[in-house]
Amino acid sequence: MNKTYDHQAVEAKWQAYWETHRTFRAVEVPARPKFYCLDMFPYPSGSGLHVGHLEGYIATDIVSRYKRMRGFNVLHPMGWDAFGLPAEQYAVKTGIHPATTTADNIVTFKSQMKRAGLSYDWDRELSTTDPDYYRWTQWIFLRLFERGLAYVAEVPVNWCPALGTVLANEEVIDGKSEVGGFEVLRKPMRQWVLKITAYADRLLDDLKLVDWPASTLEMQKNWIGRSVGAEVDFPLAGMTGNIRVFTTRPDTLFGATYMVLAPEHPLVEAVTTPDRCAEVQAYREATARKSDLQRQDLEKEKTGVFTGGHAVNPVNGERLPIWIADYVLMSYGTGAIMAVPAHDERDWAFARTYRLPIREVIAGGDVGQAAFVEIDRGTVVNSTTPDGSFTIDGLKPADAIPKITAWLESAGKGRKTVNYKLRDWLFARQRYWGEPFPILWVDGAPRPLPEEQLPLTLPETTNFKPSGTGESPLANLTDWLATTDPRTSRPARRETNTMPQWAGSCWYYLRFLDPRNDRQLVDPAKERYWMPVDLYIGGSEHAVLHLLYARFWHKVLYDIGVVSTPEPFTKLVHQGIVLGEDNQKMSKSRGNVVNPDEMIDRFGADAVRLYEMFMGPLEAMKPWSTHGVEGVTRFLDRVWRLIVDEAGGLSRAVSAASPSPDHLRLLHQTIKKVTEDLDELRFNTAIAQMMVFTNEMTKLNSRPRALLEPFVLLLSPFAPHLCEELWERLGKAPSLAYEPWPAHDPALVAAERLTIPIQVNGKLRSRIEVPADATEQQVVTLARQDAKVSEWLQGKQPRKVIYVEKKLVNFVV
RNA sequence: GCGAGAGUGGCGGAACUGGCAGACGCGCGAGACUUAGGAUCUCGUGGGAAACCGUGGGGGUUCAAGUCCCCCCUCUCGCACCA
Repeated sequence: MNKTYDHQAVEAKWQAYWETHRTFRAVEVPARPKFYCLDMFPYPSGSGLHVGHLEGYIATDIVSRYKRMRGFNVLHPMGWDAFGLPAEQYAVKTGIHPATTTADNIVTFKSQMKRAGLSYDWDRELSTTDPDYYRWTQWIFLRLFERGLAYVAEVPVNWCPALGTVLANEEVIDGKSEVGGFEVLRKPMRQWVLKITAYADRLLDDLKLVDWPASTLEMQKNWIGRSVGAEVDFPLAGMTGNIRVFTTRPDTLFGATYMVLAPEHPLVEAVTTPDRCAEVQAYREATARKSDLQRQDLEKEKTGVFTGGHAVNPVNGERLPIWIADYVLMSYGTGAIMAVPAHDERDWAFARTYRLPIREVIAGGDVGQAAFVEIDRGTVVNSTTPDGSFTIDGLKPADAIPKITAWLESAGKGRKTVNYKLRDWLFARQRYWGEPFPILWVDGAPRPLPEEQLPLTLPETTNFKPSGTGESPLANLTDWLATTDPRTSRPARRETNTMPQWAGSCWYYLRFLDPRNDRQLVDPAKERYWMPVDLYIGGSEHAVLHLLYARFWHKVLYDIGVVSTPEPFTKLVHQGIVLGEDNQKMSKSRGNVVNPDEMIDRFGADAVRLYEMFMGPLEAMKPWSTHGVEGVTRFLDRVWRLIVDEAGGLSRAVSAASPSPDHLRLLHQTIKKVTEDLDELRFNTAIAQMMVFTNEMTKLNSRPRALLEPFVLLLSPFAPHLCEELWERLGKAPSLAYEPWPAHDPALVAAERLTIPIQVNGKLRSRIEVPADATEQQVVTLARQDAKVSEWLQGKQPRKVIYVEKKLVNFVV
């Protein structure tokens, strides 16, 4: 390695410079255009930062540095999503307070980030575990509570005896806990739940307002799962009452041949006849014992039992047998369906198994072979009421749906309904290391804590073990637990649940705008200046939950006037996963984990930054290659030697001479390419262009400053330490962080001579050089005169000549 | 199964609205300078002896297809009985 460039010394020097000069501090300047560039803040784990985290952080850092040079007032903050289970589990094992573990981990993370040269405004650093921060998390919760968006419910939850806590659905994978892989059981428990479903339509509609990856938009849409259909009431036969079903296919109502209730449906007992009772009871018990995983196993045969009861089809008066089956879920729609086996795959499979009738009401398929489910094809048949007063026969299913829905509504038999897959958000954890709820229980009812009493801080303790009853460790702290209601002075018990980790990450991007404000969550003027986030980069694992929850809170804050934009994150990008050198997912067990500290020690932060961006497109999954880091290290060394000689002084090749037109053109092409690529986050191709430029400069004995100086600026967002050093050695005042970004001159980008490929019958046969302003006729004439071309033409007159301006000539013979 | 995205040299990857496929880097080969080279520099590097052939496979449109259309295969991600 070249001895003259000492990355250790240079990087330490400039990191110290930036720190003492607070180079990257952001201050509101109303007249200046702003750019809010945000990373998804990390959970500070014990294992430190890995190269995958860094990829996203480097990308936002390059953009931030670039935007500063483009004259934007850039806000680029970092903080810590520091509540969470790992620190608590560690505390249970060791007795070390989670706050201690967290503080230690934050020190590690922060020093790693500084070593990578990330240009954060550390004055705005925050942690979700800081009472001055979670005071406002609690404040937001009180607003949710006031508006009826936070309520208490007995919910069957995922109780994990081994962890002594309840897990959210997203923390349970294949029936085991995500952390630790322990068994998870269903158990009803009193829970706080947030009414995110009240915002389902807005969360769906406002996806139109954001510039996000198509896959993420798609996932959010699917997660919300809006589906428009109809609720229809089927009167019970021989008793009073209805079975209400939800269907998206009311056009197939005449094809219903049986009904199915979810096994947990409250009407099951009422409709079951005495002779079927034993069998029904057995099936219900078997279902209850099944895990969700077993119930969702699609491969298995559908099962169910007949209840003996019947319902009446409201459109034709037919008696339909009522079954129970676990393919109908209590948690969706009404927990009951009308089964139309001819036009629904699940009903078709079930009807086959139990030999139930299959009646075609949409002609166009062969319902003996498979369910015919299309709505754009086919014709409705056999769908006229017995008295002939209403029919949808002859219509396309898509046209029949609104017609029959309107008719049901007018006849009082049903109504148009919208259903969502989205469930309300289970917002309580039985843990210590989370935000306490600002809630008191007085006479069995929840009361909000007065705002002046915020923050309600976590009580100190040394015992982090779960209470064992399902309540959090807070339930053991009786001194803290028992209090009095400040309004009525009656005895009160504090809420023992804490908030889930998502809570703090739902609004942290707002606190960065005004992190030390002790009167407000955020100053409205600051909020209006900085919001929305212009670029948000983070992993696609947060494509649904974090981003949906944050959008939900943001909309609530919008409704109460705390924020001024309907959506928080304008543009979102997910960095791809960095695989190990063996093309496998990095994991300790495979031994292919790349340690960023080690890489920075060996090659320097600039080389690691540049390599991570050079690997390939930001969003793509791609393997690490240490050889690749060596390659970019060579590039940086070459850049260094353009300007610095072997002895460490300014190279004598650096000159005040005017650049040649060719070199000036290359510079302007490079400015154009790097600028455009940065605007589109195409870092890899920007770096390639700078390599081309450097390779040309290396060849020169005299290297004009007019070429080198703009180039150092172009490279500086990628390799800031090296470029700051070179900038200083070129005799410029530090720092270059706010130097104006070079602009390209379009007149200088264009070449005065062009190489035009000449094809004969579409195959490349020759190339000719022409002046850039040559006319079509001149080019074609020159092409025809070319020796190789005339050989291929053999004097024949081309049947056709294709000329593409400045691009190519093709002779068709 | 459904939805989304992707298949280009030995490898990572370039290629704007159809217009020179393989930029740039790795690796590999040759040479130079060197006591030495895992340093540096220069040159070469898709396949084939060649005509030619080459962007997952097969058709098609076009003067011209990695790019557009149809069919198929493979991989990645997400959802998974949502009525």
